[in-house]
Amino acid sequence: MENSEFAKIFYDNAKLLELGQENVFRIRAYQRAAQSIENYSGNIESVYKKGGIEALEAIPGIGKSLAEHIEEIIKTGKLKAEQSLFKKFPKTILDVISIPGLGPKTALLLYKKLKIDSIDKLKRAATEGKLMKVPGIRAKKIENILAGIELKKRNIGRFSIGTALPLAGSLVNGLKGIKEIDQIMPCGSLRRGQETIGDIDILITSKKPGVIMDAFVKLPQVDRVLGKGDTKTSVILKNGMEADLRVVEPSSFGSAIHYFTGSKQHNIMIRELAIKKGLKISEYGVFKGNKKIGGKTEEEVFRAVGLPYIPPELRQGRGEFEAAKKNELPRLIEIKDIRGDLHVHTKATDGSNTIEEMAEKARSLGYEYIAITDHSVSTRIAHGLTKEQLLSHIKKIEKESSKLGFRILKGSEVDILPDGRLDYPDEILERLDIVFASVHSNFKMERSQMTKRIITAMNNRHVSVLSHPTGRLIGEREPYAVDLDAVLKAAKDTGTFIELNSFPARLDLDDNHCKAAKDLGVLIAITTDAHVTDQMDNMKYGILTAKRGWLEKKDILNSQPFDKLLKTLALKRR
DNA sequence: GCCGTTTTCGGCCCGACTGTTTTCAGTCG
Repeated sequence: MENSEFAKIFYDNAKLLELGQENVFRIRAYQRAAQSIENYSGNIESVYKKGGIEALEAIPGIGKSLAEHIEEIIKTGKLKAEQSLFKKFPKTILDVISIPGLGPKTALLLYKKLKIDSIDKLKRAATEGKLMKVPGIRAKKIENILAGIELKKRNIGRFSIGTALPLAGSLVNGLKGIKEIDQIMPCGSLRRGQETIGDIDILITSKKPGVIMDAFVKLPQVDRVLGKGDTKTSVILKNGMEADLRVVEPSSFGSAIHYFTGSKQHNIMIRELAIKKGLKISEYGVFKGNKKIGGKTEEEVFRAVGLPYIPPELRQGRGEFEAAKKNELPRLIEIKDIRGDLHVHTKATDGSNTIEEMAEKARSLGYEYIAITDHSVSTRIAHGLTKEQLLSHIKKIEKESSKLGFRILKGSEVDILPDGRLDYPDEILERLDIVFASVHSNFKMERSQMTKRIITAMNNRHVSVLSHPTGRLIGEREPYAVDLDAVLKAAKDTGTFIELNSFPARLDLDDNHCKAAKDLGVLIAITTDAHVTDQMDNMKYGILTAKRGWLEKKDILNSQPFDKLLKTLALKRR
C-alpha cells in the first residue's frame, strides 16, 4: 500500500471528525499524521512490516493510537472508526467540503437543514433558491458556492512546476515597472520547488499597497478577483490557476517571505519553537511582547529561534529542524555544480536537433561534457536505432566530439524488455560509455513482476543508470506498480545509478525517494532527457527536486569532473 | 490525538478577508 493511500484515509477521517464537531486538536492530529505520512521518505507499510507498531510511533505525528490505526488498515484494508463515521455522514459529503469557500461548518448546516450530501444536491438547492432558507446564508454566499462548484470542476488537480514557474515570472514582470514596489518575490510551494503547484504566491514590500493591488487585478493574465484587501489579494488566472499577492512593509520582508514560503507545517513548527522561547513569529516580524526584535531578513527569523538558515526546499516539516539544531543541514546541490547532461536525444531518433547542436548547447550552459543517448530499436514510435544504426551513430558521435573539441559520451537509452532483458546484446552495449535502461512498454505489469523485470536489467553490468524509475507523467499517467525500495536496494547492490529526470512532467525519481537513495548511498544522475536544445534548460526543475530530496553535490553522478565520471562509470563494469 | 531543554497534564500558530451580522464566525493559507 502506498503512503498516499494511508494519508488519504487520515485526511478523510479528519474531515469527518470536523463534521462531527470533534475536538479541533484531535482533528489536527489526524491532519498532521496524514501530512507526515505523505512526506515520509520510506514506505509506511514496510516500516510496519519491519518494526511493527513501535517503528511507526517513531514517525513524527504518529502516536500509539494512530499507529494502531495504520496496523488495522494494513491488516483489514480499512479503518473501523472511519466506517462508523461514514454511517453518520455519506461518503459524498466529502466532495461538498472540498468546494473552495465551503467548509465543514457550512456543510454540516446544509446537511442538517436540507439533507444536502453531494455536489449535485447542493447545486440543485442553490439554483432552486432553497439555500435562502438556511440561516446565515444569503444571496452573496449562494453566488460564491455556485462559483466554487464551477471552479472545482475546472481546476482539477494542481499545475506542473513547469507551467507555474514561467507564469509566476510573467506576473512578476507585469508588476515590476510599478515604482511603489520595493521588493518582489514569488514564494509558496514554487519557492520550495514542489513538483506541482496549487497556486502562485507573490510577495511585495511597499508602503503603498493600494496602487499595487489595483495594478495586480488589472494584469492581462487575470480572469477574475476572488478577494481584494489592503494587504492581500487573490485572483483566478486565465489558465484556472489561483494567484495570491501579499504586500507588507519593507521592514517585514524577511518574516513575510518566510511566512509566505511555508510550508504550513514548517511555519507551525517554527512558531511553536518561538513560543517556547517566549517569542511570537508572524508575517510581520519576530516579537518579544509588543517589541519587534527581527524580521528584516529570513536569517533573523531563524536566528531568533536559535537556528541556522534553512533553505526553502527543505522547509517541509520533515526533519529540517532536527538537522538544523544539530547543525547537520545538507549543503544542497546547486545548478552550477552540474558538469554535464547525461541523457539527451537527437534527430537520429525522436529529437529535433543534431549531435552538434546538442553539444553546442551543453557548451553554452558551461558544461564539460554531454552524453548522447538515443532510443533503442524497440521504441518504434521514437524510431529507435537498430544495432547497425547505433554502430554508425557511435562513429558519428566520435567524429563530432573531435571536430567540436567537446567531450561527448557515446550512450543509449535502452529499453528494458518485459522479461528484463535489454534491447541490445552485450557486445553492442560494451561499445558505449553510458547506458540508460528504461521501461517504455508493458506498463500494466503486476508489481512483483515489474520489480523483477527492472532488477534483472540492473544486474546487467553494462547498465549504468536506471532511467525514470516509476514512469509517471504527473497529471497524466500514474507510476507503474513497482517496489521502489527493492529497486533502490538493488541499485546499491549492483552499483547502478538512478536517474532524476528533470522533465517537469516526470521529475522521476521524486524528492522523497531521492532522499531514500541518498540514505542508501546510491548516486543520482540529474538529467534533462532533452529532445530539443531548449529542453536542456529544464535542469533547474531537477535541481529543485534534488534539493527537496536533501541531495548534495557528492550525491550527484554528473557533478563529477569528466575523468572521475569515467572512472565511476567503469566501476559498474568490473 | 500528540508531545515534552518550562509540561506525563495541559497545552496545541497566526492573521487576512468575506458575509453576515451589530461584534463575529467561517474559511483559508
